[in-house]
Amino acid sequence: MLFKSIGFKYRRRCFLVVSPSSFAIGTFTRFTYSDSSNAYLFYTQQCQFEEQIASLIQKCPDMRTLRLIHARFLRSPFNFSCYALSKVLGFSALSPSGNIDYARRLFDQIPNPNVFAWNSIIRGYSQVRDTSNPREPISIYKKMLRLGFAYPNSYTLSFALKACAIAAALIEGKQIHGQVYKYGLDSSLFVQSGLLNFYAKCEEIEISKSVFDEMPRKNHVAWSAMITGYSRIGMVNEALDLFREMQQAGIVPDEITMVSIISACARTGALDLGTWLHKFIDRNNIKVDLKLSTALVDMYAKCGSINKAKKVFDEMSKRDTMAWSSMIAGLAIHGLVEEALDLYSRMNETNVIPNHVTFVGVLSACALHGLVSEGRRFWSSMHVLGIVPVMEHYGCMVDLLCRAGLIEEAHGFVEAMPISPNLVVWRTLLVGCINAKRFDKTDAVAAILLELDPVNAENYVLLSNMYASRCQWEKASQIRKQMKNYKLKVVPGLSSIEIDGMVHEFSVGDESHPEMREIRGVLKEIAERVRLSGHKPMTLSVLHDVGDEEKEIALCEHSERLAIAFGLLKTKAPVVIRVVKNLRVCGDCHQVTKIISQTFEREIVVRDRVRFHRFIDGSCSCRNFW
DNA sequence: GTAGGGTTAG
Repeated sequence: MLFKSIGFKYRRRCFLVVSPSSFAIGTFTRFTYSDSSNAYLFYTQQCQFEEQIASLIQKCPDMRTLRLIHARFLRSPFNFSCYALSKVLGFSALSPSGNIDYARRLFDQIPNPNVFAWNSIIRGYSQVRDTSNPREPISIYKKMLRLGFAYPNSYTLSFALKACAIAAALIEGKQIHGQVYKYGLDSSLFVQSGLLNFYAKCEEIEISKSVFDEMPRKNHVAWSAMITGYSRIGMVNEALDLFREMQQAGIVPDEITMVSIISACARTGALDLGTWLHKFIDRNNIKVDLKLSTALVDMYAKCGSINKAKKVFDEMSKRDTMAWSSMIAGLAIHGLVEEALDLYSRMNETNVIPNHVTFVGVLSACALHGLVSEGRRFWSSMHVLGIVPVMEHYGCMVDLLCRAGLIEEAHGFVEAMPISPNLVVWRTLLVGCINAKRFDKTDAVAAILLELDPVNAENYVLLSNMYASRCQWEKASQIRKQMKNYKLKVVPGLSSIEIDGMVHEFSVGDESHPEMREIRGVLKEIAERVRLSGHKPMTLSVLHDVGDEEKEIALCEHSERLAIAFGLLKTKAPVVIRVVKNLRVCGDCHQVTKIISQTFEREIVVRDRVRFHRFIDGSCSCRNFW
């Protein structure tokens, strides 16, 4: 047979050789892939032709080749077929080298998409992470139901639930929960775990747990999803209990379960448990993949053991963007900003492309250490790299400018944002104004905060504290009254400490701890030693309209002091006392902890909401900048 | 012919 090469060469990957009578039955097209292997497309009968299309797509390396295959297919003499087309659609919607827009155009041309096509496009849109519209897959699912040509199956519902989980679309997800019964798919393990994951992501943890409890068979996916659900909202002891229960139930955890539980340790600062889990991984030969190593780096860094984090990182044979990003962020919260920025340069040298998460780490490193010009430099290099800033980046920049006292610029920056600033950004600006004593701006920003969310407890606490710190007691109490009217609950300051694998949590005025009497004894001892050191309590940190003496008592019972006292009670030097707090450390507690580290000769590490404070012999690693 | 669970500003 004579062939005429049309000399087509697609980026050295794919030659296309077409015979002169290419569309007649019995002729063929040859594809040569990048590994020099050949594939042939024979024009025989439609069903065989479709099979061939399917196997070609299985090997397809990129969109360019896919377009080529698609073009061949369209120009073939065969009928329009949903099967082959949904293969093409599947690749462009789902493959890492696919293209969701191409998939969408293709999908829109299918007159009667079958359930596979619907599933591909729904799942494809859920995989697109940086989309401007996370609800797109949900609307496609709704359209599928509306048109009624294809019925959803268990795959459809799993994918739709995943989309609802990503978009935190509670109402739509609940509707799908109803449809699960309507279509008789409630016995599918995939649908069940999809539901449980969806409720967990929407922070409806109780519903999530009831779905979990009702599952007749629970596999390791269900356990992991439930553990992650608890961990994400800070119910870490529940997450840890579940991990123990899982083992009792004889379910073998895999690397994903380990990521879930280790990230729970990272959140709560449970170093001992995290270390134990690391050994557990080795003992049970659990595969340590890139993500698990990254979770370990993150855990060691967030639990205060930066050297172990470095060790895990150094021993990694392969590092992706997230691994580098975690290490950079870890160094930054430990005050090792030079090392963090050096590591960023090293990352660039190794040709790993930084992403938006990397820049969250780098920018927050600059903000935490007051490096304004470096921060600005990273901000512009981010744009050069084509990374579109998201809310977190704006948050970092506002924080950076505010900490440097550049309030005007920070304010201008917020007002010029192309996306509308969220509560966190406005609160960062407000805190910046308060710290810089720019009270001319605070009222306007406060008004915006209240307008944006009139029922947000955190806003009210911030405002009430702001007025109290300026001794504007009337305004402060007005805010408190408003809070009561709305029945808003204050987020209490919580500090936790891990002793013998148990996480103990303390809050102001909480008497429920069984060893409270002994803790009081230690607190008394602390107060005495602090008094002898000549420290004057900074009563401004207690912002209630009460007498100084009461303020002093309230200060002594800040949650971190209770946790530190408990640590002194239960451990002996040289064990480091490690405390994790959900809010920022107040000025007085910071000073007092320094004194404790000196007079009790103990190293104390406090992780607050944003960074670590390592207190040794009367001084702190943050150099009083926080 | 297709699945489900894994980190990120204040």
